[in-house]
Amino acid sequence: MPRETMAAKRERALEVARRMNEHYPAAECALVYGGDPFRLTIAVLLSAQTTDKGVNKVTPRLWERYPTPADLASADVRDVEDIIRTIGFYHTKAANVIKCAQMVVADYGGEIPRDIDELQKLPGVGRKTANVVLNEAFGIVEGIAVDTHVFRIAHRLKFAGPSADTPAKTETALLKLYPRAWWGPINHQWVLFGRETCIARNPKCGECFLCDLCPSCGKA
DNA sequence: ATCCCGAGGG
DNA sequence: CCCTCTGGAT
Repeated sequence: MPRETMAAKRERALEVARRMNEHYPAAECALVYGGDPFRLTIAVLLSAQTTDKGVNKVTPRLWERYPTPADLASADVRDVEDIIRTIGFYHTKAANVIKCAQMVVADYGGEIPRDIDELQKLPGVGRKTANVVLNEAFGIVEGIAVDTHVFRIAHRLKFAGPSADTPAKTETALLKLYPRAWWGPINHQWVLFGRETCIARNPKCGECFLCDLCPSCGKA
């Protein structure tokens, strides 16, 4: 196979993006947070390593029992643990959720900061979670949140080469490949795609809508 | 039974 | 780089 030119790669990348749009039209956040940035932050934090479904099962009771950041800031850890017990990492997350509420109240006047560095000062909020919150709650697109889904997909599509062996290098490759207008949709859609089709092991190439565009397609 | 794979800490 | 925290998916 001849080496793909940059122009050809860019065209392939844009076709990938178009098909993602068709497949995940106007992707809305699956988490239940009532449009409240604080609740969104907590919900995204809780959703790490678990399903949105599992998170949506516990957050309504959390909002009911602790309606405001101030309420959550003074919560008993054991009460919060009881509420979120059915999701992964609940012990760590219960402590983080309360600390987040305390910091939001004490340092940010009860409002989630609209700044990626400030967001990442909240316990349990890393770069990925911060990007999701900025994008979802405020429509701010700082970059592309490279979690393991995006990392895996970028490498399978050969949009990131073997030397792009870190999330940061992979993000750089994607930012160069895609115009800024696509960054937000990528943040949204690739995670869905990575969860249901381009899964880590035994990817479902047989039912994949990108197979003809993918150098790694197994056509299984 | 093993892998998943975000954040934080060593 | 290494490891831990957990329920869920496979």
